[in-house]
Amino acid sequence: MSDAREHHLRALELPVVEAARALVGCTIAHADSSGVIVETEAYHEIEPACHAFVGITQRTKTLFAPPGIAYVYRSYGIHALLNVVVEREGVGAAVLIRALEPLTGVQRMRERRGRERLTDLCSGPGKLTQALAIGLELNATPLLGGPVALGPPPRGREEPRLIDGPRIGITRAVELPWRFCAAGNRHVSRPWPPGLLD
DNA sequence: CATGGGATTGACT
DNA sequence: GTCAATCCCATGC
Repeated sequence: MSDAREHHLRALELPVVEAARALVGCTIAHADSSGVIVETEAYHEIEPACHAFVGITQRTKTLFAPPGIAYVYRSYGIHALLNVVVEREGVGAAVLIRALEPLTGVQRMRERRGRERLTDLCSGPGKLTQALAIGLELNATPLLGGPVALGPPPRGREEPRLIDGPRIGITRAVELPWRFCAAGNRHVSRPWPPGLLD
């Protein structure tokens, strides 16, 4: 069977872990810059690492929105982190975008980041929001037809092979292998040592 | 109303 | 390797 809809649209209809896998390779664009998603993590209300675990509050209500909404929140009082809300309205689930491979508007990213090296621009969830000028004001905005644009993989780009592993920086539900990286990509937040890949 | 704890990063030893 | 910055929000008194 086939599905003519674009890859990112199908990803938004999947359960959160599958969505996290499917979103690797898709693109995110904002403020004249864009990049290819190379690292994601899945979060779901059934597990305590997810903000939605506590239920609907002022902070978490965005997580319970319909698929395709941006959940942007402040981390460590400093950084804005971008998530893609998925699963049906009323279910708290989202995919954290942890790293991008810079695609367009790279010079603007350099200016916003104050760094030159390509691998310093979007290789972390706080870095990529700074590079793309994504702030808390974009929380709850749509990722289709909104200011932040989720798009399909660039034409002709090979589908990435995925590496999974435990999520980064959490203290609860650490056993779930819900982090997904494009294998061998140098723009992930924590590059693996040489030789670890086959 | 006070408190504690981060889905991180960058600077420093 | 260690560690501070910094602020929003959930929780508890």
